[in-house]
Amino acid sequence: MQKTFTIGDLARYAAVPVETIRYYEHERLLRKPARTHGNYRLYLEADRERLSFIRYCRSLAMTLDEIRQLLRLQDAPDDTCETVNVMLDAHIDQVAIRIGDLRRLKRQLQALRDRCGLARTAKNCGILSGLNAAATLPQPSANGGDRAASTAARSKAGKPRNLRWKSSPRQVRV
Amino acid sequence: MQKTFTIGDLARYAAVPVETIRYYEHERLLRKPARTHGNYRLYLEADRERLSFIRYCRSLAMTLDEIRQLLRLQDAPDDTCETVNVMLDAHIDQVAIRIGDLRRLKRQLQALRDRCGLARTAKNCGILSGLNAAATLPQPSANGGDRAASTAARSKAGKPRNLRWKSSPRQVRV
DNA sequence: TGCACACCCTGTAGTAACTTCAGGGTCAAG
DNA sequence: CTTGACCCTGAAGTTACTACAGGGTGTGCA
Repeated sequence: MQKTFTIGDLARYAAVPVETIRYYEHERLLRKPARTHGNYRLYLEADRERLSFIRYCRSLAMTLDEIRQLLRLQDAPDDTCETVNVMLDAHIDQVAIRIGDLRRLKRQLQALRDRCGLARTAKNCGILSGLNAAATLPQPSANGGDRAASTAARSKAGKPRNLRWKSSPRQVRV
Repeated sequence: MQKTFTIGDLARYAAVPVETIRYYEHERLLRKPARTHGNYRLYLEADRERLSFIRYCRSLAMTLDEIRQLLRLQDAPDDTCETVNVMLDAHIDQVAIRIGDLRRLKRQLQALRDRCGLARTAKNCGILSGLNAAATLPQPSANGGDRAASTAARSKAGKPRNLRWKSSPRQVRV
């Protein structure tokens, strides 16, 4: 007699809301489970393992698409695993780039922070005036749009780095 | 005679789509401008400056809420600027935390990558088996939910770090 | 004057990875 | 039977945009 789990069991096991599990089912990361007579989902050990896998990959900041690929490979053990290598390499590169972005950002923020000494009001605020000064430095021409040879400050003002991991394709990628 | 700008002028100046400008107006970061007879938006130099400010703050990965606060302060020059300090400090802390997260993540990914030597198929894939092994290590009890003294691996499997910057309040914050 | 093209408008919907809400059903214990 | 915990589906919201649909405006040229 195989052990079964309700969605609540699974959720507690993986420390996620039940909604997330339903979401993963909707997104086809998890299979549609059997149901009880009362229409409750009935999960097996394999489902539990699969959810753990997904959560761990999420903890590695992989997108659901990436995880889908990995799951597909797991379900096809005789396929080549070159895909995994390529994906992981790209992933590692992205993390490295992002680390660099954040370091530069931190330095910028710290420089800005250091401008605020004894000021008490907004009109004397070194940070606000610093933000204003930086915002006005890059005066691109009205016919802008060409990214060539832009200053770093202008580049930043015009293209905020997307700090959300693996943003949607519409978001600006660095 | 003051110089005026269309939305397209502003968009070119700030190197953003016109949609983003309309979005900022909708989000009350930019004021509703006057209109032409043909219902075109008519912007002034001050609007242009405000947009630059917003974009620069975005480049510093500030949320729109944070930027709203700063803009409110700018519009009230006699208010205290302590808010700015506090906000920037918190922001810097967040960036530092995120850098740490990403460095740990990179190490993890690299360790995982190093497992893949000569394997050619998914069933022999060091990475996949590594992911599986890690996913099954943290076996929390079915009555989980308590975060106390969790292992690092379990913590990661159960609470993926949100790598989106300043995620929505619903997303898990580290 | 008419046409073509670039630009403008509003409203709607989509993106990623969730999360919340509404409204209702099921299950088990007292 | 009641109560409370848990389950269900579908829809909508979060953040910061971005794209699309369908229509209007402005300008230059033939």
